[in-house]
Amino acid sequence: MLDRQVIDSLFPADLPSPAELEQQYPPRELPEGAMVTRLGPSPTGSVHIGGLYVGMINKDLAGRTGGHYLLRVEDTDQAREVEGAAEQFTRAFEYFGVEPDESALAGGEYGPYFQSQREALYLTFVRELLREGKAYLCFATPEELADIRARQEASKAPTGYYGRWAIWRHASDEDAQKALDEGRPYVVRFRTPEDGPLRISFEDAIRGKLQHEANRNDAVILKSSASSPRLPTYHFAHAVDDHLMRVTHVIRGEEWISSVPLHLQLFDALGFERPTYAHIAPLMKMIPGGKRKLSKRKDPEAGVEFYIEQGFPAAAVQYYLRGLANGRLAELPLDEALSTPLELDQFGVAGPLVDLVKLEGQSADYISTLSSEQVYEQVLVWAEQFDAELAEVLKADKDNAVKAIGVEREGVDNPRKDLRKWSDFRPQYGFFLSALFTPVAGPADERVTPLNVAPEVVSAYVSTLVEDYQHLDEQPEWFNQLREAGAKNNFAPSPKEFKKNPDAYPGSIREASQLVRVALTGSTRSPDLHAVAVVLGQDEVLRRLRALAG
RNA sequence: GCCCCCAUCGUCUAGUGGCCUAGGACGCCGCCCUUUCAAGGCGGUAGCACGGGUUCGAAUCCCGUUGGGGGUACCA
Repeated sequence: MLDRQVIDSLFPADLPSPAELEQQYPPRELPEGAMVTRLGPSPTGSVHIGGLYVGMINKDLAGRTGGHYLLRVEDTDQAREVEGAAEQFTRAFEYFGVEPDESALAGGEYGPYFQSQREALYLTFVRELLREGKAYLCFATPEELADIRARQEASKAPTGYYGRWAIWRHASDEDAQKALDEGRPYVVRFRTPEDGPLRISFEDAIRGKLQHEANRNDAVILKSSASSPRLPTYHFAHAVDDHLMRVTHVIRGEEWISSVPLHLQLFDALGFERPTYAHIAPLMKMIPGGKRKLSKRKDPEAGVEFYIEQGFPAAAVQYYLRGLANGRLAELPLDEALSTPLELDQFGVAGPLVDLVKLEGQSADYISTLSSEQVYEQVLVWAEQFDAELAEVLKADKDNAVKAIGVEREGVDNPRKDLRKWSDFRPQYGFFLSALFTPVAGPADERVTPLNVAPEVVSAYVSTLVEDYQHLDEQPEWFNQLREAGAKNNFAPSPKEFKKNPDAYPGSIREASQLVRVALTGSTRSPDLHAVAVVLGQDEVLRRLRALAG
C-alpha cells in the first residue's frame, strides 16, 4: 500500500474529511416513514419518457410520505454531454408537473445538484478508500485493457478486471511510485473484498428477494487523472451522493439490477448505510412480432418532446403513466387515479408497452371534462409554441373560438371527445374560424365529389336552401329547412327510402345533409350541424352555402 | 459466452393450490339509435408461451425449454 503522504499528494490539500462531510450533510429531520428519493438524469440528449416515468414515481412516493424528491444531474460523462440538455429537463419536468423539491434550480441543503460540481466530495472518499487500502491506482492503458479483454474472450473467461488479470491490484509500491514519477495517467479502482461470498441476495422493494453473483470486478471509481475535473463513475457517485444527500430509496430502471452487488460493496466499504432499492420495469414498444425497449433513436414517442409537441395535456400523460406503474389505477377515474398513492409492491415487474391509442383515449376523456374556457386557454398556450398562425387567430377571435369549443361540450351530458390532444384543434375545430377555413369551390370541389351527387343537383339543392334560409334557433325547425329543400329537389326523405329505390333519387336526406356539412365545415364529420350554424352566424352560413352552389 | 430480470385476451391487468367453464378495463368487430362523427345502448372476438414434475387438485409451487429485456465500459 502506498504511503499516506504519497496518496495525499495526489489530492488537493484542502479536501474536507469524511467526518466534516457527515456534519455538513446531516441526516434529515423528517417524519417517520418519509422517503427521500431522486432522479439522476444524464444530460446526453432529450428526456426519455422512461425518465419522466421514473421521476413521476419518485416524486409521488416522496411527496406522499412527507419526504423529498430531488433531481441530481448526472453529468460525469463530459464527452457525451449535450449543450442545453439540463435546461430542457427543467422545462419538460415542469410541463408534466414533476418538479423536484430539491435541485440546482429549486435549491436545497444537500447540493450541489450537478455531479460535475461535487468533485471535492468524491475526492474525499476516494482518498479515504485509498488510505485504507480499499482502492488502488491503476495505470493500465486502454490498449492493455483491450488486450486483456481479447484474451479473456479467446479463453472464454469472464471479461473484466479481476484476479490475475487485475495487474495493478497486486503491483508493488515501487512500481506504482515509478509510474507516478513518470507522470503516467491513472484511474482509481475499487479493491473488491477478497473474502466475500460468491453469491449475494438483497431485497428489492418491487421484486422481493433477488439473488445475484457477487461482483468480483475491480471497478473504476475515479476516472483518468488526465482529465479535469476528476470525476467518478456512476457507481461511485451513486454511493457518495445518495449517502450524502440522505436518500432513503433508490428507485431506478431495471437495467441497474446487475450493478447492485457492486453498489452494495461500495456502500459497505465506505461505511454507509445501504439504501432501499426498487427497480422499475422498462417501458416497451410494440414492434411486428414482439416488443422491445423504447429507443430514443428509433421511436419519436420515446422522447418527452413528442408529447409536448403533440399537445398531450400533462394530466392525461400522468394518468396514463400512473396506470402503467400500478395497473389498477388505470381503471379509476382520472382525479382518483392521480390522488391515489403509488405503492411499490403493486408495481408490475414486466415491461409495459407504451400504447398511444390508449393514451389518446384517456386524454380525450380528460379533455372532455374541461370547460370551453379551459380548453381555449390550453390550446392557446400550445399554439403559441407550435402553431403561430393558430395562436394569432385564437387571440383575434376569442369569442368565436370559445363558442366553437363549447359546441356539444357545454350543457350536455356527454361532451364530444374529438380532441385527444391540442394539435387536434386545427383539424377538428379550425373550420369554425373563418381565417382558417377555405370555402368549397363549388360542386366540383374535391371535398364534395366523394358524396356522389351530380353537380347540377348540388347547385340546385343549395340554391333552394339559400333562397328561403332562416337562421332559426330551434334545431328541429332549422333542420326542417334542409329536409324541405331536399324534398323540392327530389331527395329521398330517408336513407331507407333511398336504399329501396336508388335510381329514383339523387340521394337521401343523408346526402343532402352531408352537402351542407361539407359546405359549412369542409368535412363529412363534424359536430351537430345546427350548433355549427349557430356559432358561424347567418352571414357566414350563407357565404359558405353560396360557395357550394358555385 | 457468462450473469440477471421477465412471461394471463391485441393492450393494461385480476388472479398468491380448489370460488377459473380464467374476471374487468381499453381496443377491435357487429347490431341498435341516427342528418355525419362522437357519445350512448346491446352483443361478440380473443389469453394462462411450451414440456416435465409436485399434488386428490396448478394460471397459481418446482425444474427445464423457448421467447423478450438488461448487464458484462474511464456510459449512465
